[in-house]
Amino acid sequence: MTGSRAATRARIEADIIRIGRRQLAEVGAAALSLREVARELGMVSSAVYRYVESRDDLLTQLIIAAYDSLGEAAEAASERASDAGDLSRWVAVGDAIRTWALERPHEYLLLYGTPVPGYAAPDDTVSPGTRVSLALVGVVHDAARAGRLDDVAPFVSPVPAALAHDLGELSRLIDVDDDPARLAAVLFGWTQLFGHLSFELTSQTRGMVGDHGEFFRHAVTSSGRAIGLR
Amino acid sequence: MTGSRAATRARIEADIIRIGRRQLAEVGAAALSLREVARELGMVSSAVYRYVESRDDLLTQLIIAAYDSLGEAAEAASERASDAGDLSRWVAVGDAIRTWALERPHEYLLLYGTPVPGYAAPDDTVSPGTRVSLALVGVVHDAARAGRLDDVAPFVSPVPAALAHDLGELSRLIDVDDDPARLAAVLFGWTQLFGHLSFELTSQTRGMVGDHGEFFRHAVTSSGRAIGLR
DNA sequence: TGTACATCAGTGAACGCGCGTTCACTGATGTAC
DNA sequence: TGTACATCAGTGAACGCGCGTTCACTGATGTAC
Repeated sequence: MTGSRAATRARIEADIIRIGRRQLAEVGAAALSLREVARELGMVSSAVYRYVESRDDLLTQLIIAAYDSLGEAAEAASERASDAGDLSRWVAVGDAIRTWALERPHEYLLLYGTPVPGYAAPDDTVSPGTRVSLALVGVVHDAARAGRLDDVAPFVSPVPAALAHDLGELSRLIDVDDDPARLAAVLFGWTQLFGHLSFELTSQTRGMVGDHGEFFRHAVTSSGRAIGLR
Repeated sequence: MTGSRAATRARIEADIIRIGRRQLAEVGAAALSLREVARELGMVSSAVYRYVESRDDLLTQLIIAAYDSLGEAAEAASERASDAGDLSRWVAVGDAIRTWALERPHEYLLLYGTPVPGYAAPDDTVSPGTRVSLALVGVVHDAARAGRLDDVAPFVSPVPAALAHDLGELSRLIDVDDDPARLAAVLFGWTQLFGHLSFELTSQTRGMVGDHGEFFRHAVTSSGRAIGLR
């Protein structure tokens, strides 16, 4: 009476992810426990092995789910702000990332923090991870295609030759502008954004910064300006 | 015949820190184990309680030791480069921080990564943590006092009023220049530096950046220029 | 200089905990004819 | 539509692991007189 076997299975699989995320939120990735998942599912511990291959398998699924959720949040913000100026749009995406992170710090740290001891992320994990970055870069891409970019800030020049060469990958994503200084500025903005978040989430800035939202927004605005967004 | 009681005790206390750091290096903070420390010490597990109050106590000592070691490395680099230009000196300190981090990634992540589950860092931990930051800021401080600062890059302006107000703490450290834009630029450089390192250590940049050293050095150079160092 | 006592270092056994994973099993749900 | 068989979901017991921490103890090192 609980529906067809396939439907029940799908429901339970979704439940497991949901419970896993809740556990992540409460105790963090290192303390994620299959036995606890089973308990919350109302099953005996061995039963969850019908749904999940191992603890590492569950972690992988959770990482993918988290990347997707974050990527979606970023993309949605980008779309919502597609009529605003490029700089506001850049900030909007950054803000969405921050909001997502603050709502689930442990999930953020699962993606961008210390690797979980004894766990090696498989390759399935890489492609969902690029979604956020693509959302950010997409803003620059659109601005470049529309010819709305100001000059890149002079302080990133000159870009050392070896580095300029390395920027090829990113150049394919932005697609229009392949000025190495611009590419470097985008990369800097990107690392700075996540650097800020990691600092905020691990309280490194305690005592130094009062209003983290204001600080973050200003940092992202500044990096956007340096890139040449307006 | 192993020396006076006090000397033996001092030696074993130092051994414990040394073993703890090695364990950190090999398995990370989450897997740090008092029983394993005892084993390597050639003692029975309960014996280490003569030297250490608890696992958390050992973690705290290790954190303090790591902060001190990192702070020392940064200060030494700053001193070594005190005759170079301000910008080179800034980069030298950044490079020293990176070198330290790459040599002991787990220790770096203990300080700047995901908080260890179930462990709350006590206050003894805060003051040694500021040493690195002071070394970095000191470079700007010296340049400011000597009147060798260029204009701060325009892209950080205008600084929102609420944020400008928050920067008071940092202003006391830099001491000479209290232009909010400059303070913001320093703060950005600081978070960007650690953001880069965290990305590098957790392999977030894989595929995107080839030569991380080059990338890092350019990023730090750029942030230094933005601050107005030359 | 020698003795009596106090402090300290290290032992060994134990408590209680939670974990991931395997395995043989029962009973229910689905499928083929 | 009914029956025979195969698949699947969940059970319960068990294995083996390592952990932090406590406690009563023995024997060695230091201290006071």
